[in-house]
Amino acid sequence: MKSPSQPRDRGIPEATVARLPLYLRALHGMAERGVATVSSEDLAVAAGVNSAKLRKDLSHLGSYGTRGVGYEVEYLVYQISRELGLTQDWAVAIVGVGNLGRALANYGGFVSRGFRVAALVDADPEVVGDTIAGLNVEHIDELEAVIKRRGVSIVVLATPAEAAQDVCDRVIDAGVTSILNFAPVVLSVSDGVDVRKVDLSIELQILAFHEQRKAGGPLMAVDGQ
Amino acid sequence: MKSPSQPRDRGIPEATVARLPLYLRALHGMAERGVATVSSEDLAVAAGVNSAKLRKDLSHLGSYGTRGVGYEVEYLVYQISRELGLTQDWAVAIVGVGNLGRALANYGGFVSRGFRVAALVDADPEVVGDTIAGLNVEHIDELEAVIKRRGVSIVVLATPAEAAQDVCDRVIDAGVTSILNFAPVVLSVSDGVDVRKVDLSIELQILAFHEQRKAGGPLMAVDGQ
DNA sequence: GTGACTTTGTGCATCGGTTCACAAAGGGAT
DNA sequence: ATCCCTTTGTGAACCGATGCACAAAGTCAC
Repeated sequence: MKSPSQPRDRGIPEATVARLPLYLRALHGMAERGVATVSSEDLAVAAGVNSAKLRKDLSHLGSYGTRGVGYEVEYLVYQISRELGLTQDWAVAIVGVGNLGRALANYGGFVSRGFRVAALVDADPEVVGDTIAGLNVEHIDELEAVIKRRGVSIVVLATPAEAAQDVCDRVIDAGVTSILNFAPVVLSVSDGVDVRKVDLSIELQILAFHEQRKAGGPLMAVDGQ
Repeated sequence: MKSPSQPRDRGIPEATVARLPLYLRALHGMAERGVATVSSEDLAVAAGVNSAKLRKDLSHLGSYGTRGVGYEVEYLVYQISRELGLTQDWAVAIVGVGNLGRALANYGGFVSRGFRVAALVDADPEVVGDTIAGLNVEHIDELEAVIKRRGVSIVVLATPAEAAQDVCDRVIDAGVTSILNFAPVVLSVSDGVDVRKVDLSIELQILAFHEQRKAGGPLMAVDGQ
């Protein structure tokens, strides 16, 4: 039998998790502008979602609002940050320091809160030893050692497609269970490993699909909409 | 009379559209390896999805398989390409030629099929006039003119967050209705404009959430209430 | 041609997520 | 304290997507 009195439902829907960062960003902006409290309606507009959805999302974290008033910005920032695990520091390694990897290393935005680029790794001897964004690029042979030495728990894969699965296997062997994959391949991983994929090509193709349809489609099928 | 291969239902589910590029990539790989036909099961494995889902997805395009045999690779490549609008050439403009914009301009992968980087635009006088990936960087003042001159129909936004909404408004005014946004802001656009968002920071935060949970985070927090 | 075998295409149950709509809860004014 | 007004938190209907399971449709061997 399980205890029925667990106050917080730890099973937060995936769709909600994906929106929390959005709310967090909007809240940060409000905090900077000195806003003290915000209604679900206003926050929803800022985050580009429906207010009922926002309230339901937040209700999964707990009851942090005040009826008739709204949510206290600072408090909500803290609660969401905590829920997302941003109150601790995450060491991120970027593997593959080509155009994209370099851009990611230099991209200040994503390091801002909670995340820290702790290592750069590449296979190309031309690049190994270079300093990029203040970090020494290390050789792929050192991959496992670097991961352990720096306490890396999240790996960003920015390698060519061919190398991605191999690097993926190795970082998982080294204990990493969170991977952000920019390589255009479907990674196969064991259970318990989270992979998120960012694929520019796919995004463009989805846009093209809709664009084509707007332009009249392959058949010039004109349907009411 | 029969009209077998005409996809009757032009309303292809969004979830299906998002997977078609995945199938297409797997099929291209197979075509290169000389595979002539493929079963839904094999293709599903290659694309990392369930085979029933794959069949249902493909059935939205029409009845392009042969029972007892599978799908002809070349034919399916063509049909999916056509559906996605990849049989035509899309001119893409990248606005914002910082680290990321530069990486995108040089990233061969996404130009491969159907897409062509037709223009680079930036506001920084230091960058304007430079040649990147064989293209001249043009000034943001020329934005509308460039879009029209080059027939740009898809814009990639790689500007700082502050500039994104402004550029977005301008490209929409210039007739663009498909935008791929890398800036960490929620763009507000009128109906009929498609915006897709790629946000590194959000992806990392989602990973951190799950990582924290794996690490045993759920239990200890006992707050009063 | 016939029968055995393979694989598609889809009906159906199910599930997760979204949206509506409203009772409950709180603040502020008088 | 009481009433009114605002806003939350959530029950319930709804909607799209998923996955099972199987009949229909085809191939292949003989």
